[in-house]
Amino acid sequence: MNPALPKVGRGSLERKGGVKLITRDTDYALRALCFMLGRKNEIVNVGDLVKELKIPKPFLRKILQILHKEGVLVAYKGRGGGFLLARSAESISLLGLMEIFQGKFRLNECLFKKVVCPNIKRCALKKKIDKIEQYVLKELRLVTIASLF
Amino acid sequence: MNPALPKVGRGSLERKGGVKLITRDTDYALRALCFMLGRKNEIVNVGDLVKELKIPKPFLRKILQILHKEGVLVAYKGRGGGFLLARSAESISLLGLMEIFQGKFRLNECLFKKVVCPNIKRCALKKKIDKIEQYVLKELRLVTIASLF
DNA sequence: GAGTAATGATACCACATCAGTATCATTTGT
DNA sequence: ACAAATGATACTGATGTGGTATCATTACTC
Repeated sequence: MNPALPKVGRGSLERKGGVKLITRDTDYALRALCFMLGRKNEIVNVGDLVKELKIPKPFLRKILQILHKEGVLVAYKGRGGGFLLARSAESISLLGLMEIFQGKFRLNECLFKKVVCPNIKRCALKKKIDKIEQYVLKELRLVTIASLF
Repeated sequence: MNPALPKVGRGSLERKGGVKLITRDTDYALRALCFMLGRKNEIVNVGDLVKELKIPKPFLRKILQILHKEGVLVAYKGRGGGFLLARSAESISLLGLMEIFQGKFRLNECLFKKVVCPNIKRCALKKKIDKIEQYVLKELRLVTIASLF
């Protein structure tokens, strides 16, 4: 019954990507929108944005199309077309973009959905996580493209 | 040049998983460790934990092996063997577990690594995100298995 | 009306992560 | 010798990430 002691030299060579909150499409969207805010009331097309932001063109196109479908941008087709902000700069937040590109926020969805959480301690945990979540949501809502301009 | 207005009925049917912070292995690890804390100084084996926590046995086994390699648990092989906490309950935090199972924390790694971030506004963004990150890190470090017991 | 320059709509792809499963090897108490 | 535990490793299916590639449609210009 001698304990098998943990190896001391455990370099933790983990090749994980790491915990991240913001994906590239959200990030690109935020930057594109900030740029468009700078060109207020001027139609901007994908080519302009690509020159400025150095984002792969087809990817950025897809992102802008989604922003259009979600009502963040107005789109003009045809020659001389492009995009315009559809809403006020104050109403476009990082949180909103994350919800569009990454889905709803649920930092700690309780893993016992139906089984009824059997562990009292876990609910203490849930309260702590919920508190963190509330803070993060509040702060991310405050990061609007207006606040970054 | 008539604007192609965004469709009004955009139900946003997104089938994304959503933004989450804690993966299952981290969560399972936390629960297993809390349970073992309750059985202080008593060797606990995977079978016991599975009965109590209803986690798939091979998966839980893998998780405990990792916790052992990372120095969180001491392992006893052979008949009557099992695991014991290797460190104080105060030193085992949710943040530590997340780093083991999910990798390092970097909520907003600047996406312009080498290109030199061309956008002043983005750095304003980075400051805001960093502030959030600091708060989250602090809170997650405070969630120890001792604090949940 | 033809050409062209823009977006709209889809489909596809390589790769990584997530959530496990499956096997075989090793150790140890009886 | 046997049984009961962990150790090590490899594999799998589903999903998400970060794009690329095509074809269709619209609209300005000549």
